[in-house]
Amino acid sequence: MARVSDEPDLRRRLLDVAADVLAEEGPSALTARRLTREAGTSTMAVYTHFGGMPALVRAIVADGFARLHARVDAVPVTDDPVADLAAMAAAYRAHALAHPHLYAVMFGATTLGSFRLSHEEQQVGMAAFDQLVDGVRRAMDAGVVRRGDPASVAGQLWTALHGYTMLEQSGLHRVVDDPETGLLQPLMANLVAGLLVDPGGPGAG
Amino acid sequence: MARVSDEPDLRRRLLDVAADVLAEEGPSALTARRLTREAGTSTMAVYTHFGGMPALVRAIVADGFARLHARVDAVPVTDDPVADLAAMAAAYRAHALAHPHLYAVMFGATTLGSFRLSHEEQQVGMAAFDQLVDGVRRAMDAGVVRRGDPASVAGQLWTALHGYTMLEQSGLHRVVDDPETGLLQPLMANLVAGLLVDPGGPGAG
DNA sequence: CATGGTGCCATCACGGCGTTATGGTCCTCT
DNA sequence: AGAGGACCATAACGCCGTGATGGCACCATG
Repeated sequence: MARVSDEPDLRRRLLDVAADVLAEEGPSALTARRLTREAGTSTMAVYTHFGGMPALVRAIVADGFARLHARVDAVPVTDDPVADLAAMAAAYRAHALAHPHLYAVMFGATTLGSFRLSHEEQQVGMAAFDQLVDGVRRAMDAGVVRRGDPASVAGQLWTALHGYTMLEQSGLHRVVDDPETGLLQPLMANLVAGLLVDPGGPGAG
Repeated sequence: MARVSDEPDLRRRLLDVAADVLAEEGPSALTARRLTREAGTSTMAVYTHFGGMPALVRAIVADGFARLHARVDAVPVTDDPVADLAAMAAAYRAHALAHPHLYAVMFGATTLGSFRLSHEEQQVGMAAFDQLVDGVRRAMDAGVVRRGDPASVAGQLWTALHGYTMLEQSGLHRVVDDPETGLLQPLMANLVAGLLVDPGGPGAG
């Protein structure tokens, strides 16, 4: 089969096709044969450009982290640190809801089964986390959150946020989530409230 | 090939083999050929007893929920409701750490990719959640947690616990978790603290 | 301009996967 | 004893990821 065009960046096109297929049909459709057929080439392109399917998926995950970072980074900084934290959490959740399969692969394929992110790729993922750390630091500087280790507090917030996101995508949150009041907002609010009281308490790190 | 024995309960043996293989080699080793070879039969046994691989995995997941329920149910009830909640959280996390692949399949395979639990199986999973609701109710009765909807509060606790468990198994918690102080204990403590203050506040449901 | 080398991809083959159709065996119930 | 059905072994189909092989286009070098 002749090439679809003289498009030079086949690697980029494969990643775009993979992102589309993942978003529309889920991880099970992420096969070398499917992607290369869609891109008008043969399976060998996966190996010349990535080295195999796991490496291609890893590239997809790295892209996902980069976009998540950009999404959270776009949240403006105001003079209300708590509102900023809430806005960052909302942006995070919105990204996960907009790309559910991608989020599942990002935090599911990372797990024991298939592969592990390289150190550099983990750094990219954690850049988004650093944004949250900065937000917590601003809240501490403003006295809205008890002073302590911002990384620990940010880790707690992220943990709760990630847990809610995972449950929401599993569909299990419907069992425990009150659709009237919601669960995420009280969860974050109570966590922030717990971070305020009892100065020198257990939580601020 | 002759049968390994006249063992009648081949279905049970397949489930046991599947649990072993899952625990030792992860979800990617959960193949019909592998399991039936290990059990000394042919792939047809999967179809006569389960109807297919997705149904077999579903049975594994249902078993996992039942065992998780039993594990949390074994936590004794004392006169310290907060300590009971902490003990339940510890038991939950211990189960997840003892069976990491199983936990991943329980909350990962449930997701968009492959299948969905039946309503009845969801009920089994949620029985463990009801235990947590009871624990929260006792804490409310004792005045240790501000009175409100126990299910909402239990949902918040479970969400945080699940988020920590997932991150711990992904290995990403190493990036944000302080090995000296830990992350889960302050997270739960701050959440409980936030549930105490500001009567009539946002969180108690 | 000729030539050699190199990067890239098409084709094909291999083993493994889930699933299905078919046929045989044994158990049970009448 | 005979009929019926549950159960499983075998073989096949179409997928999958991956590796070997070969051809093609391009480019630097003489």
